Amino acid sequence: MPSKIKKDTTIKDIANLLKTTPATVSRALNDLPEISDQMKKQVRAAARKLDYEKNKIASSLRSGRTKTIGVIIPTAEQNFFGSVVHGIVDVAEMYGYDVIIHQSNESHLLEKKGVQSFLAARVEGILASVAKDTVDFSHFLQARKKKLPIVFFDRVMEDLGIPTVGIDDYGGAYRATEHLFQQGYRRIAHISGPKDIKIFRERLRGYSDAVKAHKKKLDETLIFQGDLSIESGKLGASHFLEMKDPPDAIFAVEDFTALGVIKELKERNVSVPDKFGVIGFCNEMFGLHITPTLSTIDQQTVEMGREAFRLIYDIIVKGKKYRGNHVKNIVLDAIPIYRQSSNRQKP
Amino acid sequence: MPSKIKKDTTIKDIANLLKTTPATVSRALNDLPEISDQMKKQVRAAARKLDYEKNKIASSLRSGRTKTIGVIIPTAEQNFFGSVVHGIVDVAEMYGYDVIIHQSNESHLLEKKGVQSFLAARVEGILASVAKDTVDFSHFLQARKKKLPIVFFDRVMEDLGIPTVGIDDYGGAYRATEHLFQQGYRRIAHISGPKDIKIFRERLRGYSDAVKAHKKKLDETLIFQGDLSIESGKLGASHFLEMKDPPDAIFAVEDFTALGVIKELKERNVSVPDKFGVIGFCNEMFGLHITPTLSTIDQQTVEMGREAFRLIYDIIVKGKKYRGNHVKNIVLDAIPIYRQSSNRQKP
DNA sequence: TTGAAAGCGCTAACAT
DNA sequence: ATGTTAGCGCTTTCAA
Repeated sequence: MPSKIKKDTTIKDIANLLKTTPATVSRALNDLPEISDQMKKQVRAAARKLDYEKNKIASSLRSGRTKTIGVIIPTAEQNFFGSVVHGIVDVAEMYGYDVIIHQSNESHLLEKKGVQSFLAARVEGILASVAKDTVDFSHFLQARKKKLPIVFFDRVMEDLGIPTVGIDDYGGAYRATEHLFQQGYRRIAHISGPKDIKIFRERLRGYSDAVKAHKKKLDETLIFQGDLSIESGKLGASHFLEMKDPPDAIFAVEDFTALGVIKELKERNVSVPDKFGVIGFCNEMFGLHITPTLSTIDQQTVEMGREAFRLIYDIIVKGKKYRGNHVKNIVLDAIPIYRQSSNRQKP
Repeated sequence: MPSKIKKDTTIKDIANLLKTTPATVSRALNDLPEISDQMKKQVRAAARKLDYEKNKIASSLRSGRTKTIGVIIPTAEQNFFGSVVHGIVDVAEMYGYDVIIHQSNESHLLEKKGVQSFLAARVEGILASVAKDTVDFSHFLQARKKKLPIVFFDRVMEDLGIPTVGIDDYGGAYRATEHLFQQGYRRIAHISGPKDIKIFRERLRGYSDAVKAHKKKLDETLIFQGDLSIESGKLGASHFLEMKDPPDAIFAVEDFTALGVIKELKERNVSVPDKFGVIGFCNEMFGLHITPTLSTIDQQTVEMGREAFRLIYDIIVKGKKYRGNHVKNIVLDAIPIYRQSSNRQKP
């Protein structure tokens, strides 16, 4: 025989126990100033005694505030996004916010569904890193139409008037290239990434400007179009080494590409960093464990998550409208990490 | 002058538009069989027209079902947990569940707070990987007292009567050790992990049994107590190499330890895998990119997440009570990945 | 097949 | 400082 279903304790139960009213109990539990300390103490004691747990659902429905945000990422399996989520959730917890996660798996449809769930759940804001080839942004625009704050991070779309948090790809690339010059390398090549994605164009631009600052002009033959893979690093390195006047260093758009470069150089017995310098971008963990260790540019992933939450919190709480001409775009420093693969200085 | 606040469309608005009642609209939107197809069509059209979005909060309050689960992990920054979360969220999405994430950052207090939030949010179940040194489980027991289903994954606590999802550490370790024997290594050592954590004891046990299956007895001097660090791998390797009768292979409890072993062997010019075999555990990504590539045991992280969700879903929906003597413990296979560091066979 | 009415548990406006 | 009352938007009896 099933036992009677034990229902959750409510503020009404507490009120009955104390011969007072639900309103007073609610105020006491929310620590409103108008309630006497004595009553608060009584209420809290009764709540503990009855094993009371606040019903956030009811509270949200009545107050119109959910203290919840939605986060949509391509996949938590990629370390980059895991780190960002770590930053977001950490700060959200401090502010008493719950975080609902959805993944797009790079699918436009799932991304749309995720935003839909957020609307239904009445989240107070959305943090999103859009799927690779999302070109239709109607789901985000629809959310914005409902006054739901949105912040993009990393995979940033401009021209939508939506605030963003990203890193200084241009500056990072500039400093990476500059660093190679300072280490005494003279002809510095670049293996680039997909041209249609902004962050890779920015890195190319940073490289180009750094080269121009040292040389009269940019040598276009020192730019190899890659696709972010290890393989494209190997291909690029091969290509460059077979030139009549080969470069003596490569700035790779991304760590995996840089890894390919190093692998290829090893196979050809070109010593790194003595004869050839290499630097990547991303600060993937493996860079610390390969031989030689890989110089790279850190993207401050955790901080990106923290900033993303802080920004949306700001928009939610202060009701600021970072739209139109007032859109706030946070740009985090790209931090150089110099390791063996580019360190030519003799002790 | 602030514009009138545009409130969300409700089923009442739809009902008014169609000259029907909220009840009918609700039934139509939820596709209940008693409503005529014609009415459903009308309602859906009106909903679209008015830009209606279901209010999950109100629905949850009334129905008592939230279609939400809570997940608590130490940190999303660690790739392992990111992968598990990926698996959880993916399946949850398929079932129409929202997932709230909290992190403990290995702090017992934050873990407790997380569970508290879950209770307030009235999640229908909790998936948890407990903080390293959580010994007080009262917060979980409290949740269970309220009939809230819980499933532990990876960091499994036994004797609490809570269902678990983990991998076969014993079997994985056994096969890793066995593999080294089959590759022709004769004296196989082990660098272990913290003894008070079950999964590491299980790996030690798997190693021990595999050795016993090949030798008359276990040589205790071939077991070195490590702490999961790269450094302990180096220390262990040094220790073993300086024995008068050194081993010719090491099964390391974890990939970072194995990495330390390989680093130390390189420094001492011991060739891997020719003179010395190494295998780790975890399938960390760097293992694929170091030289030599690292043999290891994969933990099926994504699948672990999927199974964890499926299990809790089962408990929620079917109201099964996997408690007391009926606790279900899912054990996933540990999958060997043989790479260069243990591959001695000549072509 | 649809309507009427009640109420989930809380908070907020208004009253005292 | 506390009580009264109403209602957030939905689902779910019960009735027709």
